[in-house]
Order: sequence, then C-alpha cells, then structure tokens
Amino acid sequence: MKKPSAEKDSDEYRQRRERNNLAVKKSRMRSKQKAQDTQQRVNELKEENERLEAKIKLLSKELSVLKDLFLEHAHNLADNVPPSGTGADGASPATGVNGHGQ
Amino acid sequence: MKKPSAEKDSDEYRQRRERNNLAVKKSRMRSKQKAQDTQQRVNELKEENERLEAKIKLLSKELSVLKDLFLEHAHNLADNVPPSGTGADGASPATGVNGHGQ
DNA sequence: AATAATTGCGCAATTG
DNA sequence: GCAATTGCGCAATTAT
Repeated sequence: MKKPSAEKDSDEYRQRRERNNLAVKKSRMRSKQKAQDTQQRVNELKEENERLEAKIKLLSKELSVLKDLFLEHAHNLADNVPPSGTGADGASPATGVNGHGQ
Repeated sequence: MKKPSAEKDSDEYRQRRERNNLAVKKSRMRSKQKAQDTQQRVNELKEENERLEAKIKLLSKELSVLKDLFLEHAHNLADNVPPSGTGADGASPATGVNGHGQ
C-alpha cells in the first residue's frame, strides 16, 4: 500500500504536492499569526480594563466626596446653621437626611 | 537517503515512533486547547470591558448631576437667594440649570 | 472540475 | 534516556 507508483510518480503529481506544501505552510503561518494576535488582544484588553477600573475608582471617589458635602450641608440645615453671617431667620423644618445609596 | 534500513527497521524503533506519535498528538491537543482558552479569555475581557464602560457612564452621569446641583446652589448664594422650602427629597433636580456635560 | 485552504497524521530533529 | 515541541511533507477533506 505504498503508492500506485505508476500514474503519479512524477510530473504533475510532484507539482501538486509542491503547491500543497506551500499552501500548508502558508495556512499554518496564518494560523500562528492569528494566535499571536489573539494573545496580543488579550493583553490590550487587560490594559484597557485596568484603565477603566482606575477611572471607576476615581469617579467613585469624586462621587463620595460630593455626597459627603451634601450630607454635611443637610446636617447644617438640620442643625439650623445658616450658610453665612446673614441674619435671615432660619425657620427651616429639618428634613430627613437621605442615606447613602447603592 | 531513504532509511538506514538496518538497525532501526523494526523493534524498539517502532516503539519509539509510536510513543513520539502519541506525544505529538498530546502536545498538539494542548496547543489547540490553549488557543481556544485564549480566545475565550478575549470574549470574557470584552464583556468585562463593556460592563466597566457602562458603569463609568453611570457614574459620570451621577457626578454631573451632583455638580450641577452645586453650581445651582452657588448661583443661588451669589444671587442672594436664601434657602427656601427644603423639600423632603433630594433626588430630583427638577429646577434650574440643566444640560452641563462632561 | 480545478485549485487553494484546512486538518489529522507520522517522521525526524531538537529541546528540556 | 525520554517526553515535549517544532518544522516539514503526505493525503484526505473542505471551501472557493
């Protein structure tokens, strides 16, 4: 079961083989390249992820600061503390301080 | 240059071959598996990314709302508008300046 | 029908 | 010495 040595021993057989070998090489190159690209993609996405997480952390921080300011303000109102030296009478019925969210 | 038919025509040669073939198969399986895993990783990271972006969008929105509130407050002070009836709620910027971005 | 691409498989060389 | 990895070619199958 080696080869029907006849027919395709040389000639256009060899030629087909050669072409195929070439195609094979090409195909495998692509395949490898793709794998590398995918790996690369992973790295990029990881970086992107870290950036986003950092941004989230930052925004969260900012938010919490602002919210705290609001709370403080609310407390001041509740404690009947006027914003400035203005002697406007402060008859502000204290309202509930909304809690933190989320 | 076919084969040094002597020595290694059968026997332990065949055995070595067999083992190697096995090893080759194994190795290639792993390789493929790894590639798939990497691809999978990409997908996961993409999802994660979208989640993070969404979160960022949300936080940004919240922040801009709060900031607008502050601005409004500041303007009120500047315009000497004393704190009027304090609503019991604090989550509806239904008044004043709208549409600041970023 | 013809050609290119992809895939499983085995060999041999190399590496660890 | 041995398993793992790698480049290479063959042949079957699939896609164009």
